Amino acid sequence: MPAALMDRQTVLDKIFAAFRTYGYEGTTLARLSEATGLGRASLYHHFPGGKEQMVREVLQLAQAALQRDVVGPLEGTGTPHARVRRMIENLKTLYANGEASCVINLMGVGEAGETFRGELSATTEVWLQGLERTLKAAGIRAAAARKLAIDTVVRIEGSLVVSRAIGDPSVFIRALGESERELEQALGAG
Amino acid sequence: MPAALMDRQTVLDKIFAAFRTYGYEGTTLARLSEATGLGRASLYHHFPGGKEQMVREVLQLAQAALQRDVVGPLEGTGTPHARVRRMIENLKTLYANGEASCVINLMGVGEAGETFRGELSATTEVWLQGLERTLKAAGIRAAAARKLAIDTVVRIEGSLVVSRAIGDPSVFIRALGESERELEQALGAG
DNA sequence: GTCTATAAGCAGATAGAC
DNA sequence: GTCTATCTGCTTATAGAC
Repeated sequence: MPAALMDRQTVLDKIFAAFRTYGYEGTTLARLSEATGLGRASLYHHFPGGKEQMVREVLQLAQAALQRDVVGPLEGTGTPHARVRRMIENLKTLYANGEASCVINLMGVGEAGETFRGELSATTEVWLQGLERTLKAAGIRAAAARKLAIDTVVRIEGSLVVSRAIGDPSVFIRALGESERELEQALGAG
Repeated sequence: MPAALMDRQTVLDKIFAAFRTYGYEGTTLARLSEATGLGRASLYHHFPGGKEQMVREVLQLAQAALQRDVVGPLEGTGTPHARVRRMIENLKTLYANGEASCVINLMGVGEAGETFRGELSATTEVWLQGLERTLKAAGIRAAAARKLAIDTVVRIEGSLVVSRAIGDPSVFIRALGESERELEQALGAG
């Protein structure tokens, strides 16, 4: 039953890509229409709340992806080496080897940042607290776990910004390598 | 001679603040007019190239500020402790204790990022190579100096993103503390 | 050097046909 | 569920008076 030419999830993925490439103000309905292949009016049929609703759903998607693809592998089974490895590989994919930006960064800019304050904070905390939880479960003390979680996210966000600024995604790749070593060691020693 | 109600430098400072708060697309001429107190037409008198010219001048300003307030203190006289201390204090001021964003991050978003690719890369390299130069002058090997320079900028950019995302500027302040220790130790041992 | 007025186009959003 | 057509307001940018 090809009732819908495109699954809602597929449409939302394309919308996600647009917002994290062009930012909130830079993502016009014309661009969203081109990206999804849907007319502007059709977009309003699926998202009556317009861009604002789209971003809220995008941030929900980001939250789910962080839990599933980043925190999940770390909480899974296997040696610390294998679990950290899976997380790092998924981060590489999520951020297109350092060529993509993070929606947490882009949606935090300007008035959008105020509009989506709660969602942005919640999405980031899923990531931070997910890392923190796993580290504590491995025997690391609370303060050290929170610090390592923040350091990890800070390094990823920062390396994406610097990669983009100097046009060199290897900054992101190297940063992932450092977080990999750091987390593996922490989990191994925990 | 109060020929100009406001010095060009003062006007540009307010334009700078607007762009790094709202991003390129979010900074409308209406906002720039409000921020500077100049009518839209007056802005075009001073910047015939419009927003694009303004951003180019803003990035020049950022480049000068990074050299003067960040790299400069490190290259100055005094103990490693004192020089690093001055740099860190200036970074705190430049980023309003973690409440402000970095223009290198915001101007890299979307189409603006392509328009200003060269200027963004040049501005970031002033920072990176300035740190690198000082570290090498202190006896640190080239590869380690470049790595530490990148780590420093990555940590600052990342901590600003995370601070904004969770609404907690202390992430930025703590990150500065870590860079302070790291750089002081590197310069002391160099 | 600043202003008012205005142009031309694009933004987000809606109505209603099919 | 998608479309065409349309509306209103805001966008960048310019012309020309003072």
